[in-house]
This record gives sequence, structure tokens and C-alpha cells, in this order.
Amino acid sequence: MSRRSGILEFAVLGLLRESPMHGYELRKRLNTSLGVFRAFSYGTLYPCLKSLVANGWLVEEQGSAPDDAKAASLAGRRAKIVYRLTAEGKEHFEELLAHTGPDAWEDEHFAARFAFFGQTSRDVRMRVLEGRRSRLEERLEKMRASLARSRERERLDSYTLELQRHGMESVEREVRWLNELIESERAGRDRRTGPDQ
Amino acid sequence: MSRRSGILEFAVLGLLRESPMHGYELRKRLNTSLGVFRAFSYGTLYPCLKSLVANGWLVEEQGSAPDDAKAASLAGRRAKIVYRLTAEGKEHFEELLAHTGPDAWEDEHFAARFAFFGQTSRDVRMRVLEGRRSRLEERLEKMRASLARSRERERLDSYTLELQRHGMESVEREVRWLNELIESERAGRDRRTGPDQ
DNA sequence: TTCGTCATGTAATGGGTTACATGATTAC
DNA sequence: GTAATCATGTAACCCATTACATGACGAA
Repeated sequence: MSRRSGILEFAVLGLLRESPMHGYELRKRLNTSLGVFRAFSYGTLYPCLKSLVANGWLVEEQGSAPDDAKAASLAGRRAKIVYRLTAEGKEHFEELLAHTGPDAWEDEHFAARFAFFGQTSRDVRMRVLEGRRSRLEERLEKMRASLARSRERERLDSYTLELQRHGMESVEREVRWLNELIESERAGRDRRTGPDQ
Repeated sequence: MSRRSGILEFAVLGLLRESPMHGYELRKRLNTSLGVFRAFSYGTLYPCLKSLVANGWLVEEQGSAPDDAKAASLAGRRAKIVYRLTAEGKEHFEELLAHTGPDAWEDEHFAARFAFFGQTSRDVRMRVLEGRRSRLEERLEKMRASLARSRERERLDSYTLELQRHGMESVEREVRWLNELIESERAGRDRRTGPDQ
């Protein structure tokens, strides 16, 4: 029941929704295709998979080597364990997709949520995008305040200042990006730009 | 001897080098002035301070309330504990400043290192900046490769693609930033842009 | 036959947060 | 006098990594 990591659980369920996979492959997709998430290690991934199985959200299946037909008959070979999403798992994932709590737009979660926007309803997408934006604007506010404060007091050498400036610009840039996305959602983005399954 | 966190230790020593401080104030500076580092909690900071004291790099001093003169005589009051860098601590910090191992340009460390560039010799600054840049270029390489790979195979919906695109742009932007900084260092940047103590 | 990569797992450890406990000082 | 903020600390927990252990499979 415990021993799960929120974002990893979410990403795993999301990836497996598209198609069944074994752990090793799952990890690669977590790093590369959806390279956005940080690279989880096997020491994290495998236990997580076990716990998802224990929850009834996944089932393990004996997938065999690359060529299924030939090897299917061999009894004792250590086959790959292919994980498949159950109906309950699908349901659970959909619930997670629908959540729009504040943590949905925190740094780590947001990328994962965004990566599965293709499966997410438009109103939820909007809430998450807008939540993230206001989160970043708060942050900007604080940065500006602290910057003003330190300017008064004449602290901060040029490097510290430069670092702060660059940090603020990054955040401002993400806000602009979000603005475009929100605009595009509002304009009715059912005409997708990509193939989308 | 153990129970220290690299970046936190580094930042604490660096901040205390400028002037003695107590824990609470230290934490604020960690978050706001040098807001770049993630916000460490007291549960992390205080034990870290203790261990730095145990190493002989800091000493605790009984600082009293804002006005030192008046309160100095009161015996039993729970005074603020002001931490001051020892000679050994200063030496240790200088060693840390001189390190240019690969981890110096990893995401978390880099910001901390950069924040104390004001205390860092130019050649070390150059190595760190260039190290970071090539680190990011590696990352870009991988991102491009994986993007190309997934394009072939026709995977990835528009959102995943957009996320990836934005991620790459962020990295490219940081590379440009580093280029400017490196250029500026090379051009002989002893004429600082700011007051710098 | 050996090397690289695929593939699955566990135990020890690390590095950090949260929640809690305590109390002083300042502003209203 | 009471609320907010300053200030210090600890214990329990969480999440994830590292190092380790195991072994199959394909290619040189």
C-alpha cells in the first residue's frame, strides 16, 4: 500500500496505458522518450512496479524474448516480465489525471502531468497550466522583492546578481511559454499538431 | 565527520566567510538572497551546522539580541548562536572553491559554485563554466538523438513533443548564457560590473 | 569464450523533509 | 495578553540512489 512515489507511479501507469512493457524498457522510455522526468534507477523502478501489482493496478505477464512465437514453449527460462495495466489501473490513472491539486503544478509533477496532456481533458489541462503560471508568477514576485531588497542594502557581487538575473529570465520565459499554451488551448486546440496515437 | 551535504556545507561556509551569522538568518540568505539554492529546512541546516562545528570549521558564539551592547551582560538567556568561520574553515572552503571535479558542473552544484565566483580564481571559474557548457552540450546531443529516434518511429503526441522542444530550448538558452560568460571571462573581466564588496 | 547489453532484483545508505517540541522577542 | 515571527532543535519518515548479486542472450 505504501512505498510509491507519486510521479513515478503516475508516469508508469501512463506509459503502460499506451502499451504493456517490461521494466527495463519502461525505464528507457522514462529517461529518453519522455526524457523530461529525471532518470529513475532500477532500485526505484522495480519495487514501484511490485507495489503497483500489489495494488491490482498492474499484472505481470510472462513475455518471452524478442521473438514470441519460438520461445513461448520453453518452460523454465527467465522470461522478461511484461507489465500490463488492469482495468482498475486504468481507472486509477484516470483519477490521477483528473486531480488538479496544487502539487500538480510543482516543478517535478508539472512535467509529468504535461507529458500526458494527450490523455487529459481540456478543462483539467487549463487548470494545470494556469496553476503553474500563477505559481511561477508568485515566485517571480518573491525574486523581484528580494532583488530590490538586496539592491538597497548594496549587497551581492556581480556574479550573484547575474545568477539571480538569469534565474528570473528563465522563469519569465516559462511564463511566456505557458501564456502561449493557454492561448492555444483557449483558441480550441482540437486540431492537434501531431499524429497523437 | 559524516552527515554533511556537499552543497549545503559549501554554501554555509561561503556565506559565513562574508560575515558571522546565526542559523535562522543563514537559512533566509540561502533561500532569498542566494535564492538559487533550493530551500533547505531547519532539520537539515542545524545538524549540518553542528557537524561543521565538530569539524572545527565553525565556532559557536553567543551573540545576543540585535543590540549587542545592552544584552551582553545577561547570563542565562537563550541567546542566538552565531556561527563564525575559523581559520581551518576558511582554508577548507578555499580548497572546496578550487575543486573542479565533474560534479562541480552538475545542476545542483553549479549554481552554488557560480554564486561564489566572486571568491573564485579566474582559471577555476573558466574550468567550471566550460565544464558546465560541455555537460549541457552532451545533454543536448542526447535529446536531439532521442527526438530523431522517436520521430522516425512516429511516436509522441504533440504535447510530449512540445515538452521536449521547450526543454531543449531551455538548455540551448543556458548554453548561450554560458558562452557570453566565458567570452566575458576571456576578455579579462577584472573590471567588474557591480560594486563587489 | 568473453564482452556488452539486456534484464531483474535487494540491502545499505544518503540526503532530505515533516511534524513535533520548545521558548524568546516584538508588535498590536 | 496574544499573535506573529524569531530562533533552535530532534525523531520519524520518505524517496531515491549506490553497490551489489544474478543471470540470459547475441555478437566478436
